[in-house]
Amino acid sequence: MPQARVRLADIAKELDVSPSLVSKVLNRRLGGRSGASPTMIQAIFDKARELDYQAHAAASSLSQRRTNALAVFVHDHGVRGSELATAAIKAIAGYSAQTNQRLMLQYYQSVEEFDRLMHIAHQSTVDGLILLGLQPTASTSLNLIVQRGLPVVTVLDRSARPSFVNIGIKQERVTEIAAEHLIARGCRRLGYLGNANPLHNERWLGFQAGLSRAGLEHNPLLVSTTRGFNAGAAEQSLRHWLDLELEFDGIVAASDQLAAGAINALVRAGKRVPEDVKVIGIDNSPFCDFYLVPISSVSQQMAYRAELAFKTLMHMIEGQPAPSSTVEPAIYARASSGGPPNVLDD
Amino acid sequence: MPQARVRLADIAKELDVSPSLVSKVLNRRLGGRSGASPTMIQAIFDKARELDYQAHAAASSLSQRRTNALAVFVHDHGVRGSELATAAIKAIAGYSAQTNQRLMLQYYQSVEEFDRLMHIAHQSTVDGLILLGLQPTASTSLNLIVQRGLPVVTVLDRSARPSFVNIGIKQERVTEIAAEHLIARGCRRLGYLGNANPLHNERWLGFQAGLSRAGLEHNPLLVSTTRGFNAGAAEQSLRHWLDLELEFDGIVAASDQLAAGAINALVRAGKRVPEDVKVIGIDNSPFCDFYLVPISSVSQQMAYRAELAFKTLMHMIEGQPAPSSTVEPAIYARASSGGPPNVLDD
DNA sequence: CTGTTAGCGCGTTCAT
DNA sequence: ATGAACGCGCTAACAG
Repeated sequence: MPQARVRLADIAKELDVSPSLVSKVLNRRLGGRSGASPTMIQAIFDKARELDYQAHAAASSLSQRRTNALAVFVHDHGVRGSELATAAIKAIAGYSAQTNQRLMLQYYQSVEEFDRLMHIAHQSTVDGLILLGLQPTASTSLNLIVQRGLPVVTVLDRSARPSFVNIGIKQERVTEIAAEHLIARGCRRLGYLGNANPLHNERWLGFQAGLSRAGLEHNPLLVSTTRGFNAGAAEQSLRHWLDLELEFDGIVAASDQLAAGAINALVRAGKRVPEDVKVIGIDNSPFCDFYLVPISSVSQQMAYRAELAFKTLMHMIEGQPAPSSTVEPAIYARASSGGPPNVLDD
Repeated sequence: MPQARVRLADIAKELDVSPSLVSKVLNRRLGGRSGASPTMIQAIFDKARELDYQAHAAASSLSQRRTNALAVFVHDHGVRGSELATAAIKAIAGYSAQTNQRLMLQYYQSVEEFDRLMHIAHQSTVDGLILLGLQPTASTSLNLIVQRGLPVVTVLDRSARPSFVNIGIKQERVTEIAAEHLIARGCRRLGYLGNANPLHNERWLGFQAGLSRAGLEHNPLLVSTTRGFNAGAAEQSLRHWLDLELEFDGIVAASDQLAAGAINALVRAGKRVPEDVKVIGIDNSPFCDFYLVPISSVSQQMAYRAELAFKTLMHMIEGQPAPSSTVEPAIYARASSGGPPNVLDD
């Protein structure tokens, strides 16, 4: 049989005090002119625990003018297998538990879906919004929401609008770091596997920057012309390079799947990874750990950025100042570039 | 500047009717002795849209005695890369949006964490609970929750207790289907890669069942003795089999990662997959699509089961009968077992 | 067909 | 140090 819910009033009655006192004690609102005797405080806490009291979320929300719920909208468009969003969501879920916030988790794919979600993200429903995406989703409805006064933190490469609070990352840095890593491991002739979408440009620039920093130049023939981020595209490019008998000793791939495709083609052609060619990907996907040759990868730090986004949002909700920030990508070195740092690096 | 929230009363005042009428119309509670003129109904809907009215979730909850929130507790212990939980969560998130339910998403790893979460899953906080896991988590705190009257649906292999509503799957069937698939594709000497945890037993029995159905027997030497579900363990076993020059033409692996490890070892040894040896894994992980040889796999149907769990839970919450069910695993045939059905099968 | 009344359970005054 | 009274915004029950 469904047991009756334990209300604040129940524990007040048991202790023969008023509900408001219990409320104050349980919510630690005893500053100023309010107070309670230490014995009373103890008794209240004990009784609450004994009865397994749990505040009725809706009632608290109603009187506190806080919904204690956050919207989390996720752009579900990462490369399959990268699971970028999963790590981020786990991080957010963890913190939301600690701070007793409920989540409105939604995935969207198109701008239309996004706009529909935005329409839902009302202050009567949530206290704030975390927007996880890959591209700077510059939707007008997002702008409306922000203007309406709802605290919003985005986790995009860079702010969709200057005034938006964002936890960003520089895509140029991602490939720059990747190139520098391979160069540090002795590579001199680097190939690049990317594609032609907007992300590509920044990453491509970063790759070039990494090379020129080391006084190297890229070979225009060692740049994939294929489209798409999937392994097949990379295999095709690699076969092409091998057919032309181009010389290269390292590959920066714009995704782990491309890196995997490159490794597939190299292994099939009898090349050794990392001895003959070193490979590095992007996203630090789960499968990097156990691929044929474990794949070195640059992480976009989604989990950390999500964590930061959560904390930033909570600050905003509490009216504290909360700046945007930019996170540095991190290298996870595995066998495909010669193994973890302790094996090869200084 | 934060705009004032639009309340029910605002739209009532504008239309010069009572709030309760607006409430009834907007919530489509017009059956029985309640009613409203078609013009009024239209006017109310129009005005609501015009003012961008959104019900205050907490207030509705409070008076309706429904929190409109669901707890989703996820056992985060799948094999890395399989992302079993992700698919399930996406499915649940989708439905929760449609039905306007908020989520309390939590991941747990240990029984202690689980018990702590259970303590949170109060009817004052959520209307019901979906529990996603792999092992039949028979926790006493779960039992308490169920007895307390909170609707709970589990997504476990099988019910933790007979009375619990569960969306299950037979692990025996998973490997049985896998074995049958390889046999149908011409394999006669099957090896098995698994390990020694509780899951193993059922899967091992299923594998044997699949063989004996076809009149085949297993070679005791072609059974991995390694521990763990990671690729390295599989590579080790394979090397052992190859060293002993055992004859085999198919491998059922108890996870995709084991299948990947097997493929790694086979390729390194110069064997062709699927021509010389066919391989099938379990979980239909994202990386199966683009592995060196794309990996055939048996899906545990987590997304579908989550969907079913959601619908079942909603039924329970609404007081309708909701039975447990068992879902049949599904084969995703890829190159490692000879390609998709249209290529090889009848 | 429409309106009035009375809470839902809590937190927050302000009074004692 | 404690309590009474009020209201958050909505919906349910009943009255007209």
